[in-house]
Amino acid sequence: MRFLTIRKSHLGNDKKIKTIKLATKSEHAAKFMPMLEALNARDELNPVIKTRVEKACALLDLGVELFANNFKKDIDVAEVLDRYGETDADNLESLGQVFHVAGRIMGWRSFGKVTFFHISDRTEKIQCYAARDDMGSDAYQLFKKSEVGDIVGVVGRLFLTKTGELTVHCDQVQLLTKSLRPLPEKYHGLKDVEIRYRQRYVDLIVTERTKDIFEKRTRTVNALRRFLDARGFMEVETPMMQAIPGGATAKPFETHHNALDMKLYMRIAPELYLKRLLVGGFEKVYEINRNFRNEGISTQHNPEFTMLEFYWAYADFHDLMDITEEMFSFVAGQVTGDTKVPYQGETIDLTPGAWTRISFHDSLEKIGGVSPDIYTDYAKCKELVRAKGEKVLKDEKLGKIQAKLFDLLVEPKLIQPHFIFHYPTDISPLSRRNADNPAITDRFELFMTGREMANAFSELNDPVDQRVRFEEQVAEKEAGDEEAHFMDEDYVRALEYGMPPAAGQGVGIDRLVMLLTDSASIREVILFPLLRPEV
RNA sequence: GGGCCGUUAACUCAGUCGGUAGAGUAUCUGCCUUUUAAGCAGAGAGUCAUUGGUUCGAGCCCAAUACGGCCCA
Repeated sequence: MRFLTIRKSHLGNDKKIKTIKLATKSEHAAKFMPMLEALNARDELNPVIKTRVEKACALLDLGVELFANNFKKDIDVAEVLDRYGETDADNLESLGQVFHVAGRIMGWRSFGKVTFFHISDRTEKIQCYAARDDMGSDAYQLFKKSEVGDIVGVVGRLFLTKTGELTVHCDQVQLLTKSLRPLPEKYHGLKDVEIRYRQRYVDLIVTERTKDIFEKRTRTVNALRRFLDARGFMEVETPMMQAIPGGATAKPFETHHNALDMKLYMRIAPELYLKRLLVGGFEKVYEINRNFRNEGISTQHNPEFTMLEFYWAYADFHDLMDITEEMFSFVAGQVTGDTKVPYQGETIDLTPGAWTRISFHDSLEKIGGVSPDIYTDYAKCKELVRAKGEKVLKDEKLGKIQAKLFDLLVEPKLIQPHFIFHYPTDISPLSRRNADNPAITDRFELFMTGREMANAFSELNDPVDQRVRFEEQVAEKEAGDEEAHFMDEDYVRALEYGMPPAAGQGVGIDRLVMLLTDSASIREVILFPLLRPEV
C-alpha cells in the first residue's frame, strides 16, 4: 500500500503543517483534495471521513458513478407498507411484482454472503435483503462497498423474513449518492442540541421526532389556509421591507436599499398593509409570513418568526373569538387528530365552548388576585408593580403599568385557553375604543400554556382618532421608547377614504406549532433558528 | 443584560484524591446465508472548546474568552 501525501499548501498560517495521508493509490484521490484540505485546515478531518473517501476512490476505480441520477423510483416506501404490510408470505411470493424504491441506508447487518439493511425515504423505512447467490458475486461485492448514509436505489420483490418483517429481496442495488461523512450513532441518535440546530439536515436524517415536528408544522399551516380559504378569505402578500415599520410594538431591524439610497426596515407586522386592503375593498384577507423583531433570543422568541394575520370586514372582536375557537380546534384536529392536546404534562382543551372569556380587569382581580381599586389608583398600581421587582418609568401610563401587572400575575396562570378582552387603550394604539368606556378597547389576547398565542381587536377606523394615537406614539418615541410606533401618514390617508368596520387577528404560528408538537422551545419548531456564527 | 450548567474519539457518554486518556456505537481486518442496538475475534482512532495562571505535574484547581443549554429580567 502506497500513501498519497499532499501538503496543505494554500493556507499560509504558521500552525504546524499536517499532511493528509490516504491509504489508496487511486488517481481519483486528487478529486477529493479540495474537500480534504479544507477539512484539514479546520482540524475536522477525522479518520472516518478519510476512510469514506478511500472507499469512494475504490468505487471510482471500478467505474462507479458516485452521484448518479439515472434511477427512477416507482413507489414510496409507505405505500409499499400500506399495500403489503398485512399480506402473508405465500401471497407475497406469488405476487412477483418488482418494485423500484430509493432511500438512504440507515442500518446495516451483514453476514458475509448475505446482508440486511434498511433504507429510509421521505415516507418510511423498509428492510432490504441482498444475497450473493441471488445478485451474482460481482454485483454483490460492489454492493458491499455501500455503507450507512449512502443513498441507493433498490430493485426487487417483496418477501417476509423469518421474523415476519416485510422486506425487499434485492435483484439490484445501485449507488445513487455516496455519503462522505458518517452519521451519528444509531441508538442514542444526535443529542447535541447545538449540532441539531446548526446541522438540521443531520437532525432530520436521524431524529424521527424532528421530522415529525416539521411535517406537523407544514400540516398546521396548510390547515390554517384551508380553514380561511373555505370561509372566503383571500391570501395576499404585503411588503416585508417597509419604509415605515408599523402594526406592532417592537424594535425593527434596519437595512438599506443601495440604488434608492433609502433606509428600509424589515417588517414587524403586516397589519397596516392588510388594512389598506380593506380600504381597497378586499373584505376578507390574510397573510402567513415572517415578521422580524430586533429582540433577544429565548425559548419563546426567535428574531424572525411566522405570523398569521387575518382581517374580516363587518365583523367585530366577538366574532373573532368564535372563529378562533373553531380555527384552533380544526387545526388541532387536522394535525394531531384531537382537540385535546398534550403539552408539557398538561392537556390543553381546544374544544369550542371550553374556552374562558374574561375581561382584562376581571382577570387581574379573579386570576391575579389584585384588589379592584388598582384599576384606577395610579400610585397604588405603580407601587405594586415595583414591589414585584419590575421597573416603572416616571410617567408611564396606567395601562402600561397594568399590563406589567398582568404579565406578572395573570399570564403564567393561563394554562387552558383564555380570551382576555378589553385591553387598556394606552397599550392598544390600533384598536377600536369601547363604545361605553374610552379607556379600554374592543381587543383581546388569547393565552394558553402560560403564553400569548394571539392578539385581536375590532379595528380602529376613525382616521382622526388614529392620527391622534399615532401622535401620542411619536411623543413616546421621542421620549425614548424605541418600540413606540412611527407616524404613518399614508395609512391615515387610507383611513380617511374610509375603511369598513372590521376585526383582525394575529396568531403566532411558531407558538401554535409548539403547542401542537409538545415542544418546549421555539427553536424546536423553526428549521434553522438564528444562532451565533460557528467558531 | 444577570445567574447556573455544559463543551473529553465521528456519535453517546465515563473519567475517583491533581499522577501515562476510557467504554459502547461507528470505522478498519478476519469469520459468518433470515438479521434487526445481529454475533465472535482482533486493530486503529484524542488540540480533553480556547487562552492564560497555580503546581514537580492539570481533562480535573483558578481566571478570562467563545459557543450552546436552562432559569431570571
